[in-house]
Amino acid sequence: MPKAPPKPTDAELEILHVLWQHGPATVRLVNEQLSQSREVGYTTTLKIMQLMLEKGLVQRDDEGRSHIYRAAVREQDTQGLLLDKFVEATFGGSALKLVMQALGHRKTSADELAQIRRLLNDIEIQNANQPTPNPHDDAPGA
Amino acid sequence: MPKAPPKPTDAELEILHVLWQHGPATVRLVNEQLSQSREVGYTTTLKIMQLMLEKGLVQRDDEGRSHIYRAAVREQDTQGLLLDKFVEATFGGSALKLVMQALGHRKTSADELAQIRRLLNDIEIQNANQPTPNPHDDAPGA
DNA sequence: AGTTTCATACGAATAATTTCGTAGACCAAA
DNA sequence: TTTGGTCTACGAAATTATTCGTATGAAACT
Repeated sequence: MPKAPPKPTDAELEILHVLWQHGPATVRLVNEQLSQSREVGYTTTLKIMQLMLEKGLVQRDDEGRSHIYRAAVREQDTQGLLLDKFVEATFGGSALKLVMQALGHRKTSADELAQIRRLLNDIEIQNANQPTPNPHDDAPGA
Repeated sequence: MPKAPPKPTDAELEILHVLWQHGPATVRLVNEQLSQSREVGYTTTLKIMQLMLEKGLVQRDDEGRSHIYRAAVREQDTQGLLLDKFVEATFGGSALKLVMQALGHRKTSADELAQIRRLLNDIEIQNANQPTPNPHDDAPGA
C-alpha cells in the first residue's frame, strides 16, 4: 500500500479547496483564485503545489506546456483527518465537547439546527439496527 | 485595552491543558505531566512557558525560588478561538459542516447523542424567546 | 530571426516553532 | 566551605512552512 498522504498544511489546504471546488486546474488559475482573498506570488503557489505533488496530495498531468493539477485526496477524508487531529489537540479527543462548543458559543440558524436534528435521527436509527458494530465482522468467512 | 493573547501553538496548548486541569503549577510539575505522554526535556518546557509568559498566555508568581505559573486565558475562550480558525480554514466557515463531519464519520455513543439533543433543545428555546434579534429593531416605533 | 510572454525548476532567504545545552544563582546537606 | 541538586536565563541548533528571486526553455508574436 502506498503510504497515505500527510496532513496538509494551511497553505496546502487553501489550494486543495480550490481544486476541490473547481476541479483540475493550472497553477495560474489556482493562484488567481488565491489572490482574490490574499496577496500571494505566482511562484509561491507553484512551489507549494510542487511540494504537494511530492507528498502525494495532488497529481498532475504534465503533457502540455502548463501542467494540470488535480486533488489526489478527497475532501471528506481530508477534513476528517484534520478534524481528528484538531479534536485530539484541542478537546482532548472528545468530539462531544467540540460539538458543544461549536453549537453553544455561536449563532446557529433554525435551519441548521433542523439539519443536525435529522442527522441525529439517522445516526440513532443506524445504531438501533447495528448495535455495537464490530470492525472485524465484515470479513466473509472461508 | 491590553491586546488579547495570540492563538497558542500545539506545544503551548499542551501546557495550557495541564494548567487548566491542575491549576497553578511549577515548570517541573508541568513537565512531569507532559512526560507521561511523550518525551520532553525540562528546559524545553521551561522555555516554552517563558515564551507563553511574554505572549500573555500565562502569568507567573516569581516570588519563591521556583516560579508558579497559571493560565492567563480561559479554556472555553481558547477553544473557541481555535475552533473559529479551524472551521474557517477547514470547513470554509461552516460550523454545520463541521458538526456533520464530527458526528457522521465517527461513532458517537447514545449518551453523547442525548446530550447533544438536549443542547439543541436549549438553543431552540433560547431562539424562541429571542426571535431573530435584528440589530435595527431596537428603535421603538411611533 | 528577434523579442516578448509565460511556464517550470530550483536555490535560498525568512519566519515560526520546538528543541536542548550550558552557565550562573541559590539552597541545603555533609 | 565545599559539594550536589535544582532552578532560571539565554543562546542557538534543528525543523518545518512559507515566500520569492532568478535561471532557463518553450511558445507566440512581429
